[in-house]
Amino acid sequence: MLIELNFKSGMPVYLQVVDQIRAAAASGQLRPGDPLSSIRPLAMQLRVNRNTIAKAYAELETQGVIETVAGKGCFIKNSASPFRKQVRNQMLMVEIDQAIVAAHHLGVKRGEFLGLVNERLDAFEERAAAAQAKEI
Amino acid sequence: MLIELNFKSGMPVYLQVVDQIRAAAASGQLRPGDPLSSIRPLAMQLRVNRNTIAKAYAELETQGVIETVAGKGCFIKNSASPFRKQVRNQMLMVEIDQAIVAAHHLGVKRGEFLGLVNERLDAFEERAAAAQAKEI
Amino acid sequence: MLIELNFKSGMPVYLQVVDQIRAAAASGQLRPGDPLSSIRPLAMQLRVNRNTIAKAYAELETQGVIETVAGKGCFIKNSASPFRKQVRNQMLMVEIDQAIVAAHHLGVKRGEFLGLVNERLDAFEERAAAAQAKEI
Amino acid sequence: MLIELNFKSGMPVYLQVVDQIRAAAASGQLRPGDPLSSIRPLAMQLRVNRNTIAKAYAELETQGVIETVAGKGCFIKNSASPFRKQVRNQMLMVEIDQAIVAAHHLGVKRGEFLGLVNERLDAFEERAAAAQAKEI
DNA sequence: GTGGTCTAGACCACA
DNA sequence: GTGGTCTAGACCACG
Repeated sequence: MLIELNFKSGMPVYLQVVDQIRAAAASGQLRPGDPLSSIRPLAMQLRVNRNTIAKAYAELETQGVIETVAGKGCFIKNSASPFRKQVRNQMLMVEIDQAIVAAHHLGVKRGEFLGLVNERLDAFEERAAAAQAKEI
Repeated sequence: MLIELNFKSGMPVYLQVVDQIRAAAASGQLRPGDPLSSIRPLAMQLRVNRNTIAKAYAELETQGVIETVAGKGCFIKNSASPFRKQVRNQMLMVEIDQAIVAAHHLGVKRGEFLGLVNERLDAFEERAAAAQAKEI
Repeated sequence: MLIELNFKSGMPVYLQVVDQIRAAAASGQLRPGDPLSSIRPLAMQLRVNRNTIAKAYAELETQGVIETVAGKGCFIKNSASPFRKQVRNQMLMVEIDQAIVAAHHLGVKRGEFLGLVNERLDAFEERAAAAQAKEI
Repeated sequence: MLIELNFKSGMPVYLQVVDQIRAAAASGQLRPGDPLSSIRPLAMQLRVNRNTIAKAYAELETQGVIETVAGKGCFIKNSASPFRKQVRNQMLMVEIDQAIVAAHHLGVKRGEFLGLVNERLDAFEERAAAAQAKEI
């Protein structure tokens, strides 16, 4: 489970964690029964206070996305309704549009923008691979 | 200029205003010289405090999106980003990364993601062209 | 860090704070990484509202002079102006013009003015060197 | 009498006018009995509301710097104490130091800075000459 | 403890 | 009427 935070967006960190885990669960990226990283290692990895992760997990539990078993950890619950492809794309398009608007304001043209997107995809995949290697 | 607020998202209200006006300016829905709603009426309409809108407009001014003239009002500026290319790309990468992370958690693969990006670029350019056509 | 306010000058208090901290950072009196006084104590010491200092610090952050970490504090940044050369010169010209206008009204001629500018540059560089020496 | 305004400094425009006229009077640039520009032309020249100039002149009168003769205009009063050279230079140094600090933050080096100063002096002298030509 | 956001309301500068 | 500044005080996010 790879989570990335943006400390400057104004969006609370714990909500960013909630959103990303919920999205992963809803899209089938995480399946019912899958264990989540425990609080302390995740907090260390994200360089965030433990309370922040605890709050995110608490929020996810009240939302019914995960379930915590004392002494064992947190697990994905049976998700009622994974997103349909159309819904997923709509959520994604919101994010993409924001990047496009920023590019326009910064005077970045389509070609340069697409170059940057590919560059960031490469960087992301590298990070993801590194994270997975560490887990194994 | 229609603005919609989501008071439950955790995203600061003033940033929601900033984003929506930036998007409108980027797409050509608002054009250089166009006046923005005045602070007080907009605050009343959105049922937020006057200072919240003032903060949003101040932020837009420092970003170089609008120009405010005390006693007269706020106007869309000729967009020319005052930042260096390096800084510009850094700002943009933050936005792009957010979209990539969302794609990852939604289980959208690289190819599909790039397809969506191109689709949204097309849509954006179409909206911008339509707005320009209206001007003529 | 000693800050002095003049409540009668008509210059906004938050801008006075900005100027004085900028000057301290520029002269080396405050060095990259140095923490600034926290908002609340500084506000109490200067007998102004907390929001006034917060606004000053926010302005300093957008100018790239300091960096604020929520929950930890504000710190002097490695100064690297994020602006384009053209914009930079424009900002600087405003400051220079103010000095020139003052010289004009005080009846100071070009030669004498340039002499003073060089004198102040020497003095500034000396202060900066002294501050750096202290560091070692 | 050449006056230059900075609409972005945060300092009230009418106070900028007051300061510049007071400096000119105190330095001997304007002598007792000299007439000031009347309100309307000055307001037009500075692209400012007439009320703003009227307020500046009123302030100058209460400060005892000028005297208004109904139907005739405003004139410099006998100034009690023109600034001594040392005092004058001190006032000027404050302005110069501000420009130097700004240059430092913007990463402008001494040579480039001095070049800009000379450039602005040229520009100023040109404006001053043009203004004088118009008056004649 | 830190900084950030928002509200409510006052006063100022300017057109 | 416009936007700008400041105050006072509340609550939130985070360490």
